[in-house]
Amino acid sequence: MDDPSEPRGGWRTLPSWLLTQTANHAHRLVTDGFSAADARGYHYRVLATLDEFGPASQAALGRRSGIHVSEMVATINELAERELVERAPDPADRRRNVVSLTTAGKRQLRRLEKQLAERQEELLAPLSSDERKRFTDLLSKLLEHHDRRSGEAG
Amino acid sequence: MDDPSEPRGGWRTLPSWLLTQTANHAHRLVTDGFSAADARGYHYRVLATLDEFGPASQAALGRRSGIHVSEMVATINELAERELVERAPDPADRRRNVVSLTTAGKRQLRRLEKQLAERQEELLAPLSSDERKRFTDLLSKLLEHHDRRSGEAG
DNA sequence: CGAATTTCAGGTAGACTGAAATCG
DNA sequence: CCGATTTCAGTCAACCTGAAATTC
Repeated sequence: MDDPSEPRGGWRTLPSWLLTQTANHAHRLVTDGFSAADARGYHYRVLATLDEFGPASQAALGRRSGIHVSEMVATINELAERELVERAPDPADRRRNVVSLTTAGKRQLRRLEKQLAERQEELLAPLSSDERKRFTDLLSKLLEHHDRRSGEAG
Repeated sequence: MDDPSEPRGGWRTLPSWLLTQTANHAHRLVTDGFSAADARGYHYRVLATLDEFGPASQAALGRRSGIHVSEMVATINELAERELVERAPDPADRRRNVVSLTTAGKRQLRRLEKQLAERQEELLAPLSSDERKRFTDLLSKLLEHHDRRSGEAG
């Protein structure tokens, strides 16, 4: 008993624990920022995707933003309610809606981007700029690896 | 327009995005491991906490494991159903239950620890051992910082 | 016909709030 | 009376499954 090969402190030092808990803090930070602007994560992702790629069907938006199609309905509803987005039937394909950014939507996107930038600062506060670079590099490496794995097998 | 100071690729390179997405993959990995053993994260955390600190009230368990008290009820119910844990009234303080590990509970804990170790490997697969150390060091630094912040202000 | 699109109904784990009842 | 404990009844964002109806 008290085998030193089973380190005390246990689960609190596991990489998966450190990662998910730190991510919880990060999520709380950006979520608070978003909700201060009457938004949530999905709103930002859709607005940013529309800004980057232009008007698109809900299915295309889902693919580009990584949001499940069935989530897009409510998300677009919420954005359209706030008049940040317009949803119009596609004359060329009557299955589709064409979703596009309004000027209010662009304004909101800028607001959210500003919020986000501040929250990144808060998140990374204890790290030097060298450490920040190493941190994001490592995360990118991991994320790419696992995105590949789940992308191809699915 | 096309201002290079607003980097294209946008939100997909934000630290908070990289962090939460990578954490999603990690969470999926360990969750799959747990569910293969008919468990979930809270089960493991309670079993490990009992193993580390010995029998305790539900409130103490909640404090030590970071699980909200109101979540402990269902968690202990589920563990007791599986006879991994015993819940007995505390004769010294009739508000309390004393929760303790059964031998089956210890066995289950070992199983979950084994699962966890495998999943850490899967999670960190693309990183060298140097990178793994740097990664966990950076995460620890961030987590400690933010745990402090939310701990004291709460 | 098969495939794509929108929509709705539902479930999950994790984290959280609030309030009641009991007891120290 | 205050505070701790257990319990129950909810909420929430994110992610996911499945199935229906419409249209290509």
